[in-house]
Amino acid sequence: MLDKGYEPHEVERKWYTCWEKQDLFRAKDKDERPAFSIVIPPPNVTGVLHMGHALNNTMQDILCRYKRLKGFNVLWMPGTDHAGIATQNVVERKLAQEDNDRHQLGREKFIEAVWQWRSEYGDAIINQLKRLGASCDWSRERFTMDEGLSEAVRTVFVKLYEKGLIYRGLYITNWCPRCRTALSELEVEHEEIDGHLYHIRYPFADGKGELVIATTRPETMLGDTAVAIHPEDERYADLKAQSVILPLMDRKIPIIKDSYVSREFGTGALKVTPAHDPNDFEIGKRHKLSSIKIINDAGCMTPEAGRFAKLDRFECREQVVKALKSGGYLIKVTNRKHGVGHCYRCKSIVEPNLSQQWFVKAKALAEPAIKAVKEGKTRIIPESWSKTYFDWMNNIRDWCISRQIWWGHRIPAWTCESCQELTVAMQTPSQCSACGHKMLIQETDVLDTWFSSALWPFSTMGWPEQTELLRTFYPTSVLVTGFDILFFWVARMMMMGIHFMGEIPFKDVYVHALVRDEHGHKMSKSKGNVIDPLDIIDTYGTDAFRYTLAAFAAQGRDIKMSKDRVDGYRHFINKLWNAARFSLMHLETGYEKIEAGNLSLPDRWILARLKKTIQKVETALEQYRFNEAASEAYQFVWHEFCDWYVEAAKPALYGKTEAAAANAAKQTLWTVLHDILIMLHPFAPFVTEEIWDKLPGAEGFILNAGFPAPQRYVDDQSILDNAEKQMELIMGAIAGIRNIRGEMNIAPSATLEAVFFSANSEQRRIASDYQDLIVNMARLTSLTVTDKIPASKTNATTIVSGATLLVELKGVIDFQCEINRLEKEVIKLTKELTGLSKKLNNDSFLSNAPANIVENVREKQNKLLEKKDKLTTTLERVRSMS
RNA sequence: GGGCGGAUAGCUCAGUUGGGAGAGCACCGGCCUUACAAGCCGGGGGUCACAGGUUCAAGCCCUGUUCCGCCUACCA
Repeated sequence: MLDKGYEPHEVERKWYTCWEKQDLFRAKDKDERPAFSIVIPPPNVTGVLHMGHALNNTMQDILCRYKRLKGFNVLWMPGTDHAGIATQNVVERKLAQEDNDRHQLGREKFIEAVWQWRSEYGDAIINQLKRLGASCDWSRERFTMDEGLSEAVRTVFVKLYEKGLIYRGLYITNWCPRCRTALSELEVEHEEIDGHLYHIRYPFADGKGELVIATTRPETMLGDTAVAIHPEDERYADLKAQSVILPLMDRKIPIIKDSYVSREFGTGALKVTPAHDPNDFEIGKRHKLSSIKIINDAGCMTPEAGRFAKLDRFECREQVVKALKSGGYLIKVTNRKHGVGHCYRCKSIVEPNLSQQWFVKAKALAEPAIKAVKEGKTRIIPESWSKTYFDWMNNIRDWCISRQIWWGHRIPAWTCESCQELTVAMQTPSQCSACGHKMLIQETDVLDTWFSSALWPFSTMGWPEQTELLRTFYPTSVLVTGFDILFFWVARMMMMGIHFMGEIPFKDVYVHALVRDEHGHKMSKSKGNVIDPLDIIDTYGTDAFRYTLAAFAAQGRDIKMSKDRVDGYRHFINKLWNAARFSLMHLETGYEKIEAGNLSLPDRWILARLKKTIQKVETALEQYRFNEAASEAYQFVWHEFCDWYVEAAKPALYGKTEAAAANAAKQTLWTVLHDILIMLHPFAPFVTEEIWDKLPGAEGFILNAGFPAPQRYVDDQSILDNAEKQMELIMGAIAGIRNIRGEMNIAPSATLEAVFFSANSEQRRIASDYQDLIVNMARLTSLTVTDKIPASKTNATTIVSGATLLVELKGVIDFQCEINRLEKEVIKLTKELTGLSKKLNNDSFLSNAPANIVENVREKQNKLLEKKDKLTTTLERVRSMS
């Protein structure tokens, strides 16, 4: 017998170990079964499992387990990415604790230290995914720095370079002074900050008058090489002066005219700092201005900043403002909100910085990627995200791929010391391709981590080799991901996949929402509102957690997570456990065969409901409607199977009926439980495997059990046809009696007699066939079925499907209470009826609405009228007696 | 500035060809009924944000408004 309550921890450990040992997650390189594949969004190797991972991977696991049950050859490709900046930061912090740093160590030793770190801590997140139940094919786990994937990276780089799609150049990029590297525009998080707008006087060089400029970053003025005004600005039409004197630096700089300048902003005069602002850089190029770099890579002022040299950039701002003030140059300071970029890794304020970087020309690659989605070769789900995808792709900018760090794929480019020629090659070249000189220096930069992640769907499958795996599983079936990396990753995989494989990387992209805290705020360490998924798993069990995630994962809406919510689904898992516990007490063997002739109404009913539920769950999962699948299953298991079927089957199971009926009940119970377990397995893998293990006649692992086919229960499906309608009558009768009990405050222990009165012989037949069922479930002493209205006056009445149920309340009836109860019901009916007759009295409704709708309304009206009629009569009778 | 999403029961949310307003939790009342008190039975509760429009019919379609999120953008 099962324990009284479900205890997840030991069960989870046991089964995961077992699944892995039995190698059940392994995909076949080639197989007759249809292929289904997902590549995992590789978590950072430094990562720890957070709610986003938990949701993302739960969904993937649900799909993978479901597809395995459906008979697919499933590949869920796992792995991690090397997270260049993040990992380097982590290892550098560790070194700092040892009073060391990477420069002391040197590049080679540092890389060794990172690998060392990876071998010690790098599989933390993988182990956490296993606790979540993830059924990845771990035998194929990949890492973006693996030799194979590194070769893919080099191949892609060289090919793109040869095609002219990668170039190197001196540009303004986003620079993180803390990480000391360039970032792509995506790696910059913009945040509105309360800043100031400084209005500064720039005197004309000839001493007569001045221009006033406004800036939020006064320290950059030290690098100004011009002041710009709009060519058609009338205020400056008569301007004679050619140049101004840059305050504090006493440098003469020209006044130039450029239509970029907005006439509406401030005085219409713009200071130009080509080395520290992307727009100014463009202006500088147009006007051939010189660039003066006044902030270095560490965020400190260079010697070009004169007396401000060596100051930190923030300190410098204060000093510059002070100096401007005392020099009489500062006119005013106003408050101003403005967007400031922060490094997405370390949150430092980024500095636009002039430097030599490598770029991917994105436009050409983006075009086919746009087309693929437009033509529906790749579907983005929910569809609304495709707009975001198109917007970004259509306005795509070149992608800065070089990073000035050490941990990552080193750019395979060499510069000749003699002729400066650049050689890009797969292997270290022995000599310069131009002059043959042997002194070549390799580029020190590494590639953006996303560059290697962009190849993930094919590099993990062995590309550039043409492997069997690629033939079987590329394009992958679906990519499951959060919208936060739609640009970073999805878009780039699309570009790279199409370019190098000649085919889209995935047929579907399912974009899911974010997990937030219970108040709808983004979880973050600084807010202290982070809920650790492993905490939840420890407290409530993995299955409860997964079910919660699935149940709340409605498309397009963020999930608010709290422990209380998981608790609700823990109850559900426990309910399932106890339903199984009960069932197993009565099942001695497997019951593959159902003898249809012996099935009772509840048997037939639950089988009909099971069939429908399984179909609904299937349909929902095929459409990525996880919440719908989860709640359909939940509703069925708890409120149909447990609440009704199990209760209804008890007399048979306890041997109070003839053997044939008892056996039919057991066959049904076994079948329904069997299929429930399979149906729930994708959502709750552990508890279902555990119960499966204990279920007589259940073979092997549930993981491979095969999804129930809709036709499997009975040969003659028509046996199930009327079951639902007939059962409604029985359930309605029971509910009606229970309602009388509840409403009239009759103790559950009080014994009651009831009469089922109907003019319809079919109804009387069903009622008398299942008399015992009604007696049992409504806790009656007896039920009389009759076609004559009984004479007793001391009863409470309810109407169900046109039949009248009278509950004998001799001595206990409270007439006023019964009047209230009936009145309430009549009022409700009257309300509904006015709505209906309004429709039916409307000629345009009758002539315009489809016939079946009109018929439905009419039918309903008749039913309600009849019911109201009967209740009114009853009400009058009770009134006359009180 | 541009774009997207949201507003439905006290709370969190479902509601896909426009025709029945629903679930879970919370709440109220009653139950240790031999699978489950992590449970069972019964009950109350909604002008579907606001204003118009289309339609025989609108939570759902259209227009506008308000409030709240998020993404995106080089006006210093």
